[in-house]
Amino acid sequence: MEAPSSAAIPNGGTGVTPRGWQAGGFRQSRAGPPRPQGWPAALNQETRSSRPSEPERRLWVWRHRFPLSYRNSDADNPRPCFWPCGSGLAVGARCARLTPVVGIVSMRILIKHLLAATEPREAVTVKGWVRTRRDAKGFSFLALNDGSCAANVQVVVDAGTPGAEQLPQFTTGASAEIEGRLVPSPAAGQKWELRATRVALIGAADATYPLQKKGHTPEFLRTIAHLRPRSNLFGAMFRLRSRLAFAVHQFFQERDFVYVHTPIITASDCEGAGEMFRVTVLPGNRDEPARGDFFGKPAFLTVSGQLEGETFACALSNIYTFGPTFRAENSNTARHAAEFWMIEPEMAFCDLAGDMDLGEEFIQAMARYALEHCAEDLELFAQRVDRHLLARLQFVVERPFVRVSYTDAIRILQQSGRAFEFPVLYGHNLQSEHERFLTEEHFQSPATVFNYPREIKPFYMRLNDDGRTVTAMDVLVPGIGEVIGGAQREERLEQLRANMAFHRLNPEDYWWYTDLRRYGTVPHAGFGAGFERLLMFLTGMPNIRDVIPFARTPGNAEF
RNA sequence: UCCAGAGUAGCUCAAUGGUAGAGCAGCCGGCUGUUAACCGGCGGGUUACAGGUUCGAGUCCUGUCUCUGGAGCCA
Repeated sequence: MEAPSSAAIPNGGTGVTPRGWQAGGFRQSRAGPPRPQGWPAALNQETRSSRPSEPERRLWVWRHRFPLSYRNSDADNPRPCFWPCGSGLAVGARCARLTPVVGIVSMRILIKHLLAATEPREAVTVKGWVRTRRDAKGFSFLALNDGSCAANVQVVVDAGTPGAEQLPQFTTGASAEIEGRLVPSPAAGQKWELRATRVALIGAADATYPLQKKGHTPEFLRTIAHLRPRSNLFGAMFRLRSRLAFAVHQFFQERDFVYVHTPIITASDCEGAGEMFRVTVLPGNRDEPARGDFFGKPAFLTVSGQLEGETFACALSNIYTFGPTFRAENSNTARHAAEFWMIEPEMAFCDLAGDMDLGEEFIQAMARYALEHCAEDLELFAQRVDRHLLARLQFVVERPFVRVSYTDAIRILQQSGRAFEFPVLYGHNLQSEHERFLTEEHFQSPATVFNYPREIKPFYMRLNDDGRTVTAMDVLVPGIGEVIGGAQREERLEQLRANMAFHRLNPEDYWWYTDLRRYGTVPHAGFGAGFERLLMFLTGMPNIRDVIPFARTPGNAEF
């Protein structure tokens, strides 16, 4: 293993510049990825006499730029990787396309893989950030975390270990590299520990490092959003967010849904769904003159990809979108953000029942995925945030959702004998307290409410035969409220026009949307699911600002 | 935007209108296969900001800012 020194890095900070390599374009572009800590000995000019061959050089660059190309990890048949790139692949991972060319270099292993070991290991390297250090006579304990899992690895450093003279600087928050042997831990608390054979400080963290060993409030951690992923809870949060984003795609791809990238900039407020952010190149962001502006008309950030999604469903049958959505509402609650991610499936040849089926199946699948693939992180949320979390998720996975029409829901609320702050009236939206009563007390389960009065729902929802209600549906979950809102769309041209008139909309603004009904119209349905609300439900986190890496809310766009 | 609450050491919080304190973090020392280790010592403050009442304001009053909870809107 080469010590990670800048001198070993071609074109690196010390000015060692192997000119011959530059001519071949070896110097990475300014926009390229950051250089690794150490370069393979095979490519290090100080440790080899000949310059690397062009294939070697290209291989290295390629591997570094596309670390995902590591595949076929095979724990039973470990083949130490040639590339010490720190890209997150375990020792033993093997590239699908490339065979190691030269040499074997000790490579950094992620702590998650290290702790999953089934037998002791010699000569492993881990890199991470110090959570705590406990000094004993003649040796020290380090708790090291690299974010790959919730658990820390306990490192035992004897006083005589190379690098141990730097131990006083191994304070909470410092980054470090440890080489050592993985051995069974003689003490309770962990299965394995790492007996260090060499330790090196990478970056110190002085006394101003704001994260302590002790717990912090979520409110304080929001003020240091750049550091909070280093805390246990937020590390778990954002690992889980990543996995669930993958689960969303997997869910739809397995069901033959086509992923559609609907526009983020849109030229008209097609849905009337609240305040929009203006997009303009005009100075001062003036409201009026769209003439001379970039698009020649007022442009905004999207509040929904639904209408565009419908056009693709009416061509590719089943589609979904998954992307950022923006609302300029001055909403200041634990459930609202100005920028959030929404999942919007749309299905051709589908009615409201099929829509509800998909929505409920989706929620259940996400809960099941989290339970199966994020168990360690969920355990943390169960301990710290919501001790009923696991039971609730299990319940959601196993039990069918309750379905109730809006009319019946109103009746249930009126007959509950409960004194609500807001009266329960047919023709009004369900208030938060009403939704909470239904899911948390009456049904004690997620519930799908359908067939709402047409007055309180948008124009595109299909009018039922009763002439009073539309085929809308909301999936409500305990603690959060509405997670999914959807509908069967109005596919009848004349009825759609009538709906527009009913809602006082100008049909000319929706000419392309109406065209879908003019040419080969089909019944179709879909819904919008808030990704963050889903995450809140799956983790028990009560505030949307704590499930978004860098939340945007009124008055807050720091970071 | 509306209603309510809060703002004191780096963090979490105390302090009848009368000398601003503790735990953790930091520094120094001790002890220990330790498990947000433990024990002792030390340093640490424009009490959010601006006015006002008072002999005296962290505390009472007014305004501003920020945060939190609830509501509306919704996902």
